[in-house]
Amino acid sequence: MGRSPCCEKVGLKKGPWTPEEDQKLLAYIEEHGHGSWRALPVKAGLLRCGKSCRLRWTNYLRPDIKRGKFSLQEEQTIIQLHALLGNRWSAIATHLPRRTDNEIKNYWNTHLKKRLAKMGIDPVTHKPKTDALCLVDGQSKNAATLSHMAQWESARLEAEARLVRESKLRSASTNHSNSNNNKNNYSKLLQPPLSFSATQIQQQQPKDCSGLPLCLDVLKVWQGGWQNKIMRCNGQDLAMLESPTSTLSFGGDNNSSLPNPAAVGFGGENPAAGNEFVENQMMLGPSDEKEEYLPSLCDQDEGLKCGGVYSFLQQALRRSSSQNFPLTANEEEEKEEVTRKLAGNRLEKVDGLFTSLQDMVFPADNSGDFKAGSGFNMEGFMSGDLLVVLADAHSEPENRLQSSNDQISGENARANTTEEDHKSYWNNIFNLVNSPPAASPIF
DNA sequence: AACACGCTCAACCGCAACGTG
DNA sequence: ACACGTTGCGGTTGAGCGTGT
Repeated sequence: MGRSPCCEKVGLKKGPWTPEEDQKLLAYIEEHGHGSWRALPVKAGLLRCGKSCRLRWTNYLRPDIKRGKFSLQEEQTIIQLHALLGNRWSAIATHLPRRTDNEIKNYWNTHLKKRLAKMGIDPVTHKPKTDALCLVDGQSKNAATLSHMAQWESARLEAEARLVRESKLRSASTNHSNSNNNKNNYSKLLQPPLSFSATQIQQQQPKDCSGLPLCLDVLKVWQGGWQNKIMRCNGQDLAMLESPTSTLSFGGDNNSSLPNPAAVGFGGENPAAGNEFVENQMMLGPSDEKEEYLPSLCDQDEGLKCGGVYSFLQQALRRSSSQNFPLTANEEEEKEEVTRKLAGNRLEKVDGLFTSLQDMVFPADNSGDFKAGSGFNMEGFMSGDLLVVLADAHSEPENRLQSSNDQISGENARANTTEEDHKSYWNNIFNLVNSPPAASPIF
């Protein structure tokens, strides 16, 4: 394969560009477009190779480039996307409008990577280093916790990214499909994160997928707990890594007859959905669709994917079972509230899946009497969210939406805060992964 | 003032993917 | 299917600059 000659081979100039060269390149492209980069230098009167011209244009001269300090939001975006995508700078750059991949790469290498390393987090794996700061501080437990958190966070980001990507892909197709197709599409969204093997998934495959909304909400609960713990491990230094609680619940789209998760939070095809988080903390769509499509989740091998979500959750729960974080006074109050509710009659009505979840939460004592500190440590939960789970688990499908809305507007102030976090986080994720790539060069 | 060192980031290099005939 | 040219991408380099001694 022929390689285009390097600059030195044909006597072309290398190194920093002069203002005159910039002006020539700019003027030419503004008038003619870049066309063939290889041919451009001669036409523009530049003693540069086409590659050099292209780089100068894309990384510096393009009028839509934003220069200067990265905002905190941009930093968070880069870190999150790097956790998702690794060193795929161009992919990351498509979600940071007006920033070039080169600039992001440089910023990562010179700032963010070092900052993460200082915090004891491996910038490659995004996992805490076991011998890093936390250990130095004598907080080995927190270091281990961070490691688990990072594993979860990594897997979660991966799963979320896929969900969003696939939702986006299906969003277009579902606009032209019937509801049966949408059921299948929806089921396909429920693939487990790549981090979990098929064997793992099969081992945990639930018999009854009717509790899937519960699974998804518990994921949200779990994430909520973790985020707080991340914050606590290393104080303010870790704040930049915080992402508000994730929820894999899907809201129905009021403007669609389909229980289509792809409609959640996406701009583009559905202006009504825009970038707003759908309030309903339920995956169910309009009530006449619920019963029809939920069973399809268990059809054929789609149940496996349902099980993947379940396995994902279970692993996370188990991983954290040994963690022990101090609770805030507010959390202590909530914990007591949850304890009281869990110990009550409500557990009697749970379906098979929730029973399984109960086994995870109370592995040692399955009597139904909750004992704080037995087995799974409830301190990882934000109990306000757990209440949502319980409410949804015990509600009839047509009532679940209401129960969630009640929760959102209910007496628990922190639950409201959490919901706000959910909105913000999902808006961010949807915006990030789903937004059209940053404006391309104008030519 | 002079030097060493570290940091930043524009620019380069080389590979891979893509497009075309 | 293949060869070849073009473009995109990610890793790396090194000039310029700031800071510390």
